[in-house]
Amino acid sequence: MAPDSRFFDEMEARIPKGGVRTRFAPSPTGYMHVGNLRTALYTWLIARHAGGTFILRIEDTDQGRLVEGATDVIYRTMAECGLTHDEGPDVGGPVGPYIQSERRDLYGKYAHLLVEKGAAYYCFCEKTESEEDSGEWDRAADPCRDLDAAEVKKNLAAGKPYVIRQRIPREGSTTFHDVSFGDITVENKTLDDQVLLKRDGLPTYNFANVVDDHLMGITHVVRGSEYLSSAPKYNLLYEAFGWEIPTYVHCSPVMRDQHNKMSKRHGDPSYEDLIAQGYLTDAVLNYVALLGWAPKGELSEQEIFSLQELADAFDIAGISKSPAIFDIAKLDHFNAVYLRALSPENFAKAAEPYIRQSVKNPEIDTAAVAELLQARCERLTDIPEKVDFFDALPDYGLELFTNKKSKTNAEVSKTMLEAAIPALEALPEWSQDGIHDALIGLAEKLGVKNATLMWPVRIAAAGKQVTPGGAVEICRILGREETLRRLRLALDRLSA
RNA sequence: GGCCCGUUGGUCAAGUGGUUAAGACACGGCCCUUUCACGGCUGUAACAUGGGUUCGAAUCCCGUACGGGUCACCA
Repeated sequence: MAPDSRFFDEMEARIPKGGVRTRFAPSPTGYMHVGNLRTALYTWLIARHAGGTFILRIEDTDQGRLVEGATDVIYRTMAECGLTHDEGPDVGGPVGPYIQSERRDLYGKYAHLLVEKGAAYYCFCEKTESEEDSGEWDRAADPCRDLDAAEVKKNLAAGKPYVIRQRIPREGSTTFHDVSFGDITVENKTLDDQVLLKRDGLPTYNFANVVDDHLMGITHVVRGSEYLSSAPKYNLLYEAFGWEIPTYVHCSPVMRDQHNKMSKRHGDPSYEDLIAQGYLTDAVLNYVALLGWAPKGELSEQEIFSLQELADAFDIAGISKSPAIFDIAKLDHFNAVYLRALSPENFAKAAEPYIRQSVKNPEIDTAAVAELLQARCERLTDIPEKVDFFDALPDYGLELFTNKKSKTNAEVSKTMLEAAIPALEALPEWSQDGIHDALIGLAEKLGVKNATLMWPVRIAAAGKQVTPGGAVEICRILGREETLRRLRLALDRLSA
């Protein structure tokens, strides 16, 4: 039962030396929420910025919380976002396995090593749930902490179940350093003898992450600020093993409001939800990157960053200490910027399914509709509602014909349509320029401002006050027959 | 409650002892215009609070308030 020192030496020998190595280590308990995504992004950026190595590790030591398919969500999201990993369960690497449940034996060995070193001890206590809940359990007074060797041996021989706890010094204080929070010192007496190895033989997160981060050669440990208060205990562990302490980068949470983190429970969107809601991956990444991080110096006014630009610009010093509230309105803005930056072809491709949701008529040219839409939508899911009138003329009220700025009302509109219909009928060719020139020419002939003629034509053609594109574009896309049918219909109604 | 951390406009934020305290989103106005958008211009709006230190403090120190985290055989 004496740990084999050769084993430990071999493990040490595998650790890559030199260069930045970071890891994203999610537990497969569900979906990828925004805070997770941001942590993954920052972790990736730190590695890429330094030309280092990015590792994916799956932390599945809590057998009770595993969720079917959750790892696939992680792989899929990372791939979709372009957060490629250099080492991981699927691609392998020098310090695998990369799934904690497959490293089970290893944690036991290291836990026992710690017992040998006197930095941990067997605890045979049976703790009941009521004791736990009532807070009656006095960890500082755990009798097992001072059990003598013979007693321990006896219990072990008797097959008594046990956990291994960390032996925290009762005196003194521990200081650790975080890149954004600086030096933090706590009194050791405020730290509890946390469980390292559970009754089921699997490690707790608190132990596994220290062992794995070391054995995988992680140089920068990036994680949520909820681990800030455990960090002193991790330092004590590193010190007990004689291992080098990594650089800590703790990130404050992404909040839904002043008081709550983003959470599925509150109905906050996960990455997948956002995509389903019509947001572009690049826009989400760009926005999320800036939620809690800002570029320094001359770049401090730049907001639009590609993933590569982020990697170039990313600087740990720019990570904010305070929590940031997720503002969907600002994401809308980023998404609109990315939508507009798309080539017309790519936008049309992305928009097509949304256009077809409400426009079934095959005669309608979706590419032409997309062209009108590109500067006018913030989310792809806004599209169906904007273009539904191409398919079916809405049931609209005649008051739409009244518009002060265009100097139109029902009566004026009637006159305009009476003139516009024959002008359009006479058109030899149904084209953008043809329709445009005919209507502009007609307005001039009638001695009215363009808007006075265009307004009623647009309303009659669309049956809607707000439309993507103006009268000319709408008529063109609608086609001669349908346009004239709608204009005549409007004229009839205005004449009644 | 103990311990730890945080606090610049409604939101994201720049700022590291001397600035008219950036910029972006949102909001208002104006211009452009064939509606709405886009684009351009412009406006409202902030250093939580009280004490220090200093010639000078958003920046340094202490207290207070408020907020967050943590105190699991969860991560």
